Amino acid sequence: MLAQQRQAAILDRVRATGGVRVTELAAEYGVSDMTIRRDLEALADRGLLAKVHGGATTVSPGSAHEPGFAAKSVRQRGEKTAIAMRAAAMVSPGDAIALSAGTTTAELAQRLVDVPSLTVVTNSIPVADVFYRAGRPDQTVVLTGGTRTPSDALVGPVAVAAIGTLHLDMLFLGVHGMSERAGYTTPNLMEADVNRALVEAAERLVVLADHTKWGTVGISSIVPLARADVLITDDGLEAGARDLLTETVPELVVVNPQ
Amino acid sequence: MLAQQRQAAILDRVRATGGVRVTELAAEYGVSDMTIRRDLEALADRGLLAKVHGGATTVSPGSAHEPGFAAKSVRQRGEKTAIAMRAAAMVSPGDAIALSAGTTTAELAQRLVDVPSLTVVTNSIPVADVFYRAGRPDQTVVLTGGTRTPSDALVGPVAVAAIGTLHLDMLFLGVHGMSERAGYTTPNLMEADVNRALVEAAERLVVLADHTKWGTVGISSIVPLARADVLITDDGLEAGARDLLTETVPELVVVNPQ
DNA sequence: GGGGTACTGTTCGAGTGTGTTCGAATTAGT
DNA sequence: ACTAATTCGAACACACTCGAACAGTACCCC
Repeated sequence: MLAQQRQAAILDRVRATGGVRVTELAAEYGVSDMTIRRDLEALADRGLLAKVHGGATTVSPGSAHEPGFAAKSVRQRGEKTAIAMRAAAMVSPGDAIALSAGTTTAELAQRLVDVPSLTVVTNSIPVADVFYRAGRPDQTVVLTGGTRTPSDALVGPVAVAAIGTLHLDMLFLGVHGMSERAGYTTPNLMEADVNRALVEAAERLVVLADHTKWGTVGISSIVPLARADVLITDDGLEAGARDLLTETVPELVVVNPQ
Repeated sequence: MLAQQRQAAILDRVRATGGVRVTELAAEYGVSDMTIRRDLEALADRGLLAKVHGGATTVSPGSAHEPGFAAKSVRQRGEKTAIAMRAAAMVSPGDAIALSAGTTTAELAQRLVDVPSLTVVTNSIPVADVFYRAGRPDQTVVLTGGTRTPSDALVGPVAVAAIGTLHLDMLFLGVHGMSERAGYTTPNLMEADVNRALVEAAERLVVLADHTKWGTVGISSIVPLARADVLITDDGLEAGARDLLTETVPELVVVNPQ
């Protein structure tokens, strides 16, 4: 068995069961403890799991599918931050806005906790947490209901129905992929439903997507590219894509992560 | 089980139910009392919980500075646990139930994670967390939406509307007070609204209230005493109150925390 | 063949987690 | 208010776990 395969198997196991022991794995794969420790170290270096005495656990307790929240937020920090800061500049005190689930919107939330009298609607528990921890009495945070996905988003008919009763000034939508043909996409069918409901409830749609999202196509389309009022991305975008987006999207904002 | 996992589990439990007992945890995880104490000490050092005589509680929101208060809340655990266990016995596989917010219902949630094919509706983030952490794919957990109260309950029109579309077999309602005149009460007006919506959505109403709740009157009434189909309490109730409840409530269940 | 790289196993001293014992401190009962 | 029952934490012993260092094996490229 290749080291690579073994490490992948270990990672699966950690994600499935929440934790593994070194001695257990060593016996199972017929290798020494030291080898398993080195595997765990390699995986921990990439932020995929957390080493602890005796074995390893998931990096943030409770992430079973698609790259976990904590792990993913390590990547492309610069781009995400720059995009979030630009988006935050579009929000004024007293606005009623919606934030979809995702790492970029969570980053944006961090930058919005100081905006007075904000009303925020979100289907993301981590995003709601950001505001809640800030504890500002003048801000209102509304969680949509629903069932919870592995990435801590709330989805399903309850969420869609809750959103249907609300009307927002602006929606900040974080997406997993965008392409000419499929538009903005996400890997989770239920999440696409909720996002579509958010789009309907909002006056203006602001999409947040760093350049790595271009060409990625999730299983489920949310809305076509042109539906966005504003698209905020970074300057890593190839020239062809940038030209196409300039023509398609009413307002294309390209930030520079410096 | 890894030490790290055990500590994470303990922390979850403290956050969900408000308190834990050393002996309880030792029996549950099959380790010695000393080990649990060391776990609690490690968590307390990181400021994640507060150690008290007999166990630990959440790191106090404000009011718990008087000596004895925190310790008492840990000791009353016996009643809560006994009530929760009795309530858990009323649930069958495949049921669709609702749990209100509160420490007693969080305790009940701990005892329901092993029930197959359960559907649970709740407006409490900690309660939802308990099921989510268990990660059973056959169970469905629906969070109602809404704004968050300091006690991590979701309230407001969004929550009420979400509940209005659902129909449950049974509601387990934790209350803050009960009295002959005011019925079951809670100190939070918005929470009373949500609880009333839950009562409407459920076929049967099961109220959970330890004996210390008798005579306490929160600012807002939920429903009159007689509206409950079952009331589960403990044997600390004074004779007069017990007689009155026996006559008023269709089914009064008195458990013995031994 | 020589040299490099990646992976693995072994050894060993240091570190960590756990159970037990026991005297002190806290709490409960009457 | 006094006594009995819990609970606490310090100290010790033991087993397990860790990581550094060194050495061996396999494979690839030149």
